[in-house]
Amino acid sequence: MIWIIIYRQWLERIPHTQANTDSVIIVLHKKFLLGIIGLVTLSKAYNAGSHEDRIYKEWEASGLFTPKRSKNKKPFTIMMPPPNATGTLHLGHAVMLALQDVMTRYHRMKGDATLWLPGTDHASIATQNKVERILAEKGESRHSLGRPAFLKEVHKFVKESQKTIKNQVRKMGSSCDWTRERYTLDPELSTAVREAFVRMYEDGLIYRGNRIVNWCPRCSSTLADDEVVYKEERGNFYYLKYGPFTIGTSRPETKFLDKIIVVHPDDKRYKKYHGKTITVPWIHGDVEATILADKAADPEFGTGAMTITPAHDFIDFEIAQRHKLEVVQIIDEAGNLTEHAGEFAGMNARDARGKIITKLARKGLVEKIDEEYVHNLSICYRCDTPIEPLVSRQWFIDVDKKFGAEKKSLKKRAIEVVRTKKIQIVPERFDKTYFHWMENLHDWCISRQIWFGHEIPVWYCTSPKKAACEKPIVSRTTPKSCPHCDGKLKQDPDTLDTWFSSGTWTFTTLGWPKRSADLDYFHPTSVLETGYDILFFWVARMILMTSYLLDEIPFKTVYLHGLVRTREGKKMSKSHPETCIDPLDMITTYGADSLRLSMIVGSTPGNDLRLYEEKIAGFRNFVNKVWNASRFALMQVEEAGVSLKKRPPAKAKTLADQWILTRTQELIDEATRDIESYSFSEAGTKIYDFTWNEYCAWYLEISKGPEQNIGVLLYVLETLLKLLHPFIPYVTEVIWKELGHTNFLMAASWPKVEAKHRFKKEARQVQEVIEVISAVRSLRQENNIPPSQKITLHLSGKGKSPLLEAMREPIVRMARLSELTISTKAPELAPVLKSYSNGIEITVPLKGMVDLEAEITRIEKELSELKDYLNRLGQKLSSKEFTGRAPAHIVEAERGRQAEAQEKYSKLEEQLASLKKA
RNA sequence: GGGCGCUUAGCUCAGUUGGUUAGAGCGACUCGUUUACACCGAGUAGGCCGGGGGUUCGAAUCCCUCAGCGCCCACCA
Repeated sequence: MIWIIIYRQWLERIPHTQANTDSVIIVLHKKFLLGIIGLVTLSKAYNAGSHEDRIYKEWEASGLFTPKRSKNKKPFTIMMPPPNATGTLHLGHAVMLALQDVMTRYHRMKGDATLWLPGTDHASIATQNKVERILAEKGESRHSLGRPAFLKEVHKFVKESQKTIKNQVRKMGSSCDWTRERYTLDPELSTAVREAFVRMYEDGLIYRGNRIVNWCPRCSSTLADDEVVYKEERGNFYYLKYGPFTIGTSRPETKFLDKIIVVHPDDKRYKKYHGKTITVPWIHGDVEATILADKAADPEFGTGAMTITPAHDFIDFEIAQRHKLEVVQIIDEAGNLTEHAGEFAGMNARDARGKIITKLARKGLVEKIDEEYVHNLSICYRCDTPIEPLVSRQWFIDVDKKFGAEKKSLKKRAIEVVRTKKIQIVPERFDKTYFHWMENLHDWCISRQIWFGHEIPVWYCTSPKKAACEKPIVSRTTPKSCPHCDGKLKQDPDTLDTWFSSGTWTFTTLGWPKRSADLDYFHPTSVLETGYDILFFWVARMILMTSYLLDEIPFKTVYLHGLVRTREGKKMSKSHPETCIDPLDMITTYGADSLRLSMIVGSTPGNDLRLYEEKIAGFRNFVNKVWNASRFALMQVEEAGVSLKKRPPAKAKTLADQWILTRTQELIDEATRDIESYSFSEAGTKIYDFTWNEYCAWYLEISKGPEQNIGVLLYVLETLLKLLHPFIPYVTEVIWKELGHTNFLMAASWPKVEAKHRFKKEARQVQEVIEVISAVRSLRQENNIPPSQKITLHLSGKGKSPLLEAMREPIVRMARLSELTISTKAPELAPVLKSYSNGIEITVPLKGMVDLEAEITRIEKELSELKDYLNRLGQKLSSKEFTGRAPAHIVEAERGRQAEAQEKYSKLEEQLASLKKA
């Protein structure tokens, strides 16, 4: 019953239904039935949710994500920055996956042996912290469980997280090779990491030393320099009397044993004290203090004199090293004061500060307290706990030690590969940041007092009997007993910095240290795509590690994307969930394709990108547009009775065909070049514009006329699907199947420009006609002529008649005309509406339906704008400097513009005069 | 303190080596059911391209300078 009503309504909408011969009815029945079939198979709006998971499964099952190594193909490799195996996918991941998938799919279609290797990172501190927090909720801690049981908990947690993350990576449509998936703690990678450590130790690049390190009392671990972040803090600054000196400090609790006063060698005030020893009253009684001259003291700061605490300050530690001074620990690993603090021993150092000051004040040693002192407090980037610098025995990588045939340090090599452009950073300006960081790099502390991670392959003899037993045993395999005395061994309890293992990610994932076929073929990798925030953490470390272990670069190009921000420009942070957009929610609502496009179009490398729901919705609309354009094309195919299996060739029959074919070639050319130069946003925008405006708004509309060309229609559509596929893989793949293909679009080859489809002159001509139709539409709207009212139109222009005649049908239809006359000269009619475009005069006879006043105002405005333009052009062209110095083609082009504007101006003037008469 | 970036339409942003009267999406306004799409179509308004100076025949684009915003690094004993 419903169908009959729909059928009736539909029948009424068809023009000429009054022709009720049987044959017409039969044709109409057929059309209606085809329509229903169309509705059943292809819904009116694209529903991403009902296709994406199925398509992904098909891709994955097809094996197309796995590249085949071949001598005839170029390898293209991207190693996915492994997401931490701790949480869920966030927008940062989504950006990276979108960009990497664009590159991967593009290169795969281009015919390269394309490998995108996925994986997860164990992220030692981050993961351990997370599990500790979960345990704390149950009243447990890692210490209450003990190391083996705790690690078991962590591994259980990681397994679950990995499952989640991996499914979310799939949701984004990532075409990565799951058969090669890796985890930084895989047994193979652990072996590789061990190998790396041993080699570097044997070559003297890794050493163990007592050095001052950043210590997080909460994590009970060291932190690398760049794992420390700073927070501005307002606190007290104390001026303390120290014999004849006044010294300033913000941390009196470290000063118990201070007995070295440092002054600048050139500071005249203190010259007389250099090298002298004096007795000064101090916290626990008198102290013998020595005055030392060192440039580290700034005469301008405070009183110009300072005491030093080598064990708890980086600068002080360096001074102590220079002058071979004693280093005594005042604060322990828990952040508490040691026995040197006397009655304060055992107290938390920071908590004791007030009490210590009280004692000093009682002794009359506090000169004054500045309460408005603002300084940067260093805190742990993982848990925000204030850092205690302290001296401890750790493992380091020596970045200055020269090695290899070239006798160059790690630092030097890492700088060179970027300076000589062996590694290209996109955008280039990050070179500078990189150099600055690298040049100031200190030895890298790689040991962490964390349980979860790669264990350090070092053992110590527990009961040393000979001198040789004191030496640590560094070994690829686990030794059974001390090689010197046969005594029992204990493994170093520490683990390696997470970045030590991820620094080897590009090659350990390919089988290193084995010389695997994969390693030979896919390394160095092509592109490393990641956020600029981990340029130092990770990118720099990879360059260091690879240059030593492989004597190679890890990748040829580094593409850095920005941070995802809210519409207001704020960081999306987990602590403010209301500012966060969950990528999975967006995928559910708008589809992965829309989310991907919203992160690629309008974003440029190295710059942050603001994301908000309306933006994603906008791209969902585009995805739907592509869907409907395809539906329309399919309807045309069916109506034309063409079989998809035996489709006609893309051969131009009309000017419009020639135009769209030419424009398609131009698009292929430009989009390809944009992708090659990492301008993904540009490429995406161009394809988007072409699809929506040129293909849908003009070519498809023209195709609704009698002169359809199914061959061209399909060729352009399929070319667009290919160009769009790296950006919006799902919808394009679904449509590809609907177009009767049995293979996958993801395996189709990237379009190439074909000379036979280029018709430059004709393309330009059609462009003129398009502009004429637009001009007519403008005239109509401005004069409130409704679309339902068809109008009479005259078009005239020298030499334009053949073109206009050739396109008469689309002009009549798309400008909604009742009659069109074409001539070389405009008819003498008044009053009329007029417009000009590309030397074509557009005349609409008035039939008393136009607001003359409004039209006069409009023309006057246009004339005045035109006059300004002509003045500027005139000035330019009359200037000898311009005509003499500018390239000839530029001058020519300007002359052409002048002539055209001049003609338009005089025609409009005539028109104005005639309107005023009427 | 050192370095980097941003400032373009009401909002979010493009603008590749200097060369049409500076573009897009969203939003606003006016029209509108025509063989796909209202997640649509047609049209309109809206910009001293942060300020000033310079180089050049020509600057949103290159140089200098100032201002506002943001980021990174170093760090004040």
